[in-house]
Amino acid sequence: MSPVNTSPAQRPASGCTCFKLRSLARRVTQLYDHVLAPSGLKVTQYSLLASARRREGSDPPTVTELAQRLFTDRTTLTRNLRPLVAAGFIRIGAGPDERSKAVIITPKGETAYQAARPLWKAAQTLMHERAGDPHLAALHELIDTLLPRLDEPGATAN
Amino acid sequence: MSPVNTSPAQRPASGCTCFKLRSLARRVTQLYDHVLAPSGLKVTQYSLLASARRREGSDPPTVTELAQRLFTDRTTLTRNLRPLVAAGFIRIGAGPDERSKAVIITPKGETAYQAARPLWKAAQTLMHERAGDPHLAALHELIDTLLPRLDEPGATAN
DNA sequence: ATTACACGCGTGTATATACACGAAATTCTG
DNA sequence: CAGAATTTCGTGTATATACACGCGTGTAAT
Repeated sequence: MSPVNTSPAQRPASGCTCFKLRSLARRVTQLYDHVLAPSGLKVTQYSLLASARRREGSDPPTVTELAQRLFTDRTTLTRNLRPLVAAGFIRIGAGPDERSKAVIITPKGETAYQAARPLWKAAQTLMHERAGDPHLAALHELIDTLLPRLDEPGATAN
Repeated sequence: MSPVNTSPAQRPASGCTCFKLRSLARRVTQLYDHVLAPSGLKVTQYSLLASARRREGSDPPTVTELAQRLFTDRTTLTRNLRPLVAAGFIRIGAGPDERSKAVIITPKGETAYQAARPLWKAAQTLMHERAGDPHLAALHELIDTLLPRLDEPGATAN
């Protein structure tokens, strides 16, 4: 029947890493989005709010800064900001520069964030239950280790 | 040596699991897409072709079957098929039913797949180099373990 | 047979994602 | 200081993703 080898880790890792990772990310995203649904926020939007909220110094982050924090393309952030700006949760203000723009969370946005926070925690808890403590911890460790290693675009091999 | 585990797993896993997972998935997707670029295929499309190619029995998969294999929403698959059908890589044929539809890879699609395959392998290798063998193996194991556990939609807790 | 339910599929709508490109501002150089 | 290079940003374009909804087909119940 299924040769589901229960051994720890020796096979040369079967299948496409990217495909598997994307599959998992989709499922997990669904889980979070479902739990967050009552708040009207998607997990992406919640993360964006949470990240914009947190100011490093005294100034709100610029678009590029925030994009780096979120590990996304700058232009992706620009689009992702749209629904939040439309909802009045985010305001685009003047940056330290004439070319830079500041991403500012509004009081309304802060309220929405606070309202969504318990739901996010519930999602985290559910994820925790589903995955189990050791696996979840291992996943976090792994991500923290791997993300920095993929920084360089790494084009046509070396 | 590899400081693989400065400590196995004790911190309560800081940060949003979903956010981190999505971040990693984005980076890895970029890596694969860059390497696959000369083939004109994105990793998503490559995976779709690869999955459509592989027939379980003697018949090509239906839309729903293929969607399940790919862990995606059925309607997502419908959209994802579009560029491939437009490119002549995939053909939508009659299914076993009047309502079902078969997803069939064309000779042209098979050629494109074969051409892209070495690039995909190069991406896998690059990923392997970047991640390191043990981490990559651990990642695969983890995904294989976690994906089935998230099957149930898992709405508002339990 | 007729009605009711279940199944398979696509579309409308909305968001997420990134690359190529170009505009505007700032800084660097000669 | 004038021109070049750099920085910061948005748009055009294309794909990926999923939920709500509706249409047509198959199947079960009366």
